[in-house]
Amino acid sequence: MTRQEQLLQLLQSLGYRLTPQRLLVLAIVAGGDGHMGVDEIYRQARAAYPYLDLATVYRTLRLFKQVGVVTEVDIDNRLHYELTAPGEKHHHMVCRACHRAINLSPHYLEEFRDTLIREFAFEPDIEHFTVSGYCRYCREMAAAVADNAAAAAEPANDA
Amino acid sequence: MTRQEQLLQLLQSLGYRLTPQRLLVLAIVAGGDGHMGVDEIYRQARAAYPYLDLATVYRTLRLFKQVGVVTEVDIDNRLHYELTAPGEKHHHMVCRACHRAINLSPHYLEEFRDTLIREFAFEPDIEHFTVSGYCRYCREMAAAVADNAAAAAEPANDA
DNA sequence: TATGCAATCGCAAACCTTTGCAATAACTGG
DNA sequence: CCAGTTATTGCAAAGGTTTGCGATTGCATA
Repeated sequence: MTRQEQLLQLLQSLGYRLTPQRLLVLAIVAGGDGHMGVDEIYRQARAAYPYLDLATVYRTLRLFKQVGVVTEVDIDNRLHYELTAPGEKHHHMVCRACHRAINLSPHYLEEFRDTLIREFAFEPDIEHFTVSGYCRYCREMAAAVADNAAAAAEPANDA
Repeated sequence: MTRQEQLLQLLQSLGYRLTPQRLLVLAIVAGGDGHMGVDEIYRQARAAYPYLDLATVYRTLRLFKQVGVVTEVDIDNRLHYELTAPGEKHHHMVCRACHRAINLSPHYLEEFRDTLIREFAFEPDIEHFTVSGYCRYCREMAAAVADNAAAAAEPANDA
């Protein structure tokens, strides 16, 4: 049984219906490499099934996310989705400059999570999580542009 | 000199113009208690100055945020703003159930931040930061409801 | 296989937010 | 105090995303 079939069974076992639209969207997200924008998913889906509506794509992806089939990533104010790899969950660091998304192991958030629960009885909902910031490469580029004017910048020594 | 006047001078010193619209929006945010939704800010502003446009409110708030005058909080997919207290910066925990926002000291994020920089050379941009989750009270309420089995089933929300 | 109900769909309109553009107004320097 | 420069405004339209609703469809039952 393929992974897609597994996921479809999961949906069905939760009482959701298996519609052609859902099969299609799942196949496309599964076939894509990494995060796909909604527009790209929609375009590919429409090529195969022209009657499909954008709203259905959004609803389907929201359902998939809720069930844990896909992971939602907000990149530059646009939603992107990728298939959730079982047992390989990860968070994302998204660069504000180049918009690249870098994976981040859940390990790095567990401590933070535990602290919030312990100290505030607040249970953070971080099945998935995105941090914005500036990645290594964009920072290096910016630093090169700024040149050594201010000095004091400690040069990174690892590759 | 009042705090508002200080902030206006800050804007001016950065080369921004002091327009009646900006004064008005600042006064309203400063006068509000805690986070205010854009719609509420707009409504109050309009009462005083009916020609004001919503786009101007958005632009003004974005500017204020960029300059550090206000803090932006995303509550249930709507933007909210509060005056940034100098030297009292804090993050927010927003409850998915009751939508209350609880303050969180920056201290709790510093370690996380340091780790990302050290291990990934990724500089997280967390001047302000929001975690979603479930607050103490909503968790207790949910627990109480669960205890009473499904006796008094009162659906609060759904997808 | 036929039937019925609820989940899901497509469509259109709404939602909140951002943007392009010409007109206006705040600041500068004379 | 006036005119020039440029930031900022109001307006309208677009952006991506969500929602209401009647029509359709999947699925369970018989």
